[in-house]
Amino acid sequence: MVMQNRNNSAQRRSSNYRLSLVSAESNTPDENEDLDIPELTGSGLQAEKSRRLGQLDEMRAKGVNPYPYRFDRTHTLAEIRSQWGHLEAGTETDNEVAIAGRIMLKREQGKLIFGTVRDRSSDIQLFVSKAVIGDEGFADVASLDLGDWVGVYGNVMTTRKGELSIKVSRLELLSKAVRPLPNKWKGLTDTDTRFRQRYTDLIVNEDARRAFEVRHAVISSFRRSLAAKEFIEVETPVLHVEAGGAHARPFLTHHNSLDMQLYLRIALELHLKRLIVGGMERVYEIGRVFRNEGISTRHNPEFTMMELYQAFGDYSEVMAICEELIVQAARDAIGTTIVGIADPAGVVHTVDLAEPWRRASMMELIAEKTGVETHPSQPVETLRALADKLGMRYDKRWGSGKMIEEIFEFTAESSLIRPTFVTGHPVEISPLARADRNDPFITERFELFVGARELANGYSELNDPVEQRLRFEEEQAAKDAGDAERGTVDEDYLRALEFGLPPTGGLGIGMDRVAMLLSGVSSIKEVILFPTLRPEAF
RNA sequence: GCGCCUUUAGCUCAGUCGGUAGAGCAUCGGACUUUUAAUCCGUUGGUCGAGGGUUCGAGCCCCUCAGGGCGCACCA
Repeated sequence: MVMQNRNNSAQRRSSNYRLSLVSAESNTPDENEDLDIPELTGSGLQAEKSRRLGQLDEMRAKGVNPYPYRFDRTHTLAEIRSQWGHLEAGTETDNEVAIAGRIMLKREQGKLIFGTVRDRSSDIQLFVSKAVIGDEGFADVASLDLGDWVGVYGNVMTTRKGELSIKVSRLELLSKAVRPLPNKWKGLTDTDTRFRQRYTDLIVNEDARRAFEVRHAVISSFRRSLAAKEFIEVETPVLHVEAGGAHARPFLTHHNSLDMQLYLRIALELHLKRLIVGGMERVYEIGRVFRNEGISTRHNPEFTMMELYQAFGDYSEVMAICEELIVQAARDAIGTTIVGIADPAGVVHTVDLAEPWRRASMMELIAEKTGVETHPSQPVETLRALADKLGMRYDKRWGSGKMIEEIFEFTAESSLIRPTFVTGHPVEISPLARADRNDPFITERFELFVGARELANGYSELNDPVEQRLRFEEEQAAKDAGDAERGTVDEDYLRALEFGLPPTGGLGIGMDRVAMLLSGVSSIKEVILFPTLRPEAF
């Protein structure tokens, strides 16, 4: 492992240094071997940390707390910019402000120091003159390191070249960065370090910050849109006795006092539909779900799903809601509905999400690609023959419905770049969806594909308890036959259906993937603050 | 799980034919009162992810292991 082995001894020495400051005598005997006296001279990371820690000691010796408890700012940096952003070059004002942020750049120039401070909203230049701040204050500013948090008092001004600045009258260290920042030009590019040390990534990489701003804007947009449609946000259990609502391998955990196994949820569906039975009519949940499967640019073991259920609606109604939610989220998060979408070859296509989205059935799409008409009513042998012709591998346990889905994925999925609602999912692969009113072999179901990725899934909900039991039993049979991802018979859910689920449309949207789409990133790790990684060995 | 790529200073990266490591940023010292990734001069710092092997000699070649990336598999 790169980081940990390289840093092992340095980090051990570092923590020892801190220990020795606090209570050197607390070292236990068998730690003593490692706890030799730290090097306070020399170079490299350890020397740099020692130097900075030494500054803190000097401050304490002068009676200054290097970690003060609070700082009351008068303005954020964006507020400064909006209020004084139009000052002409060479203007000095009497406006005294107090701002706070992190030192990102520093330019020393004789008896002047220019610095760049950044807060969450923006950044601004500090103009530090020895004549204004005094010799001691000037020396304190000179000793600041990139990465230090500071509170600054001063007057708003512009320089001769027009740069909006704070003419610093007093500066207070709010927290010391004992560890140096990455390269100020290139930032941090090593993906391993970026994801493990997301804090460092966020400090230095503007793109990283932006992706999470987009993510937040998407989620808050969804909440606003759904509130406007009178949906109620609910929270249902993460710990499930049965992991239902999707085909996926679950994580297993254990509750001690109940002494029972529990699963982390793989979907929100079954609990939310119980609430529709209860009469809540329009509910949604934005929550983490967990699937014990591979990690890729499109998959993280824990991810965020939004599911909504609307009584008295069907799949076409939630399809419209799906489109509306995502288009509005684009407007709210990035201010435009025009996005670049990369295809699997990496070619970026410019797409206006506001244009109506295509709707096409799996069978239509297969026919477009192969010229062969398929249907789940066909004997499985017919579909196997097609798969053989296509050079596609398949499992002998798959029925005609599963074969059609697999053929669709093999032939057509990768070409679905523009938003496309794929419909016509066979009953076999849709145990919770209602059969199509015109074709008993398929369901009233859709999946949304954008950029060859599945973003959403919805259907007219199966509400006939008798048929639902039969579907569950088929799932259970497949699971018993060795297919670990298939479902079980959820008796409590069936009981709920027996009280009557009204006609209902349901929708699930992968929020991470929507955030990916709108922030223009190609890996799900870019929109998950702390993606799942193997543990780092310290 | 499989394949390919990758791991060199705190960060970003070079490193030729195998001859025991270089640069930029950061650090430290010096100059500079309007800089803008400031500039200029000087300075410190790494044993090359880990372990093993081949060789007179390995950052470089071979093997094993580990982390990461991409692809495949998996993943309605």
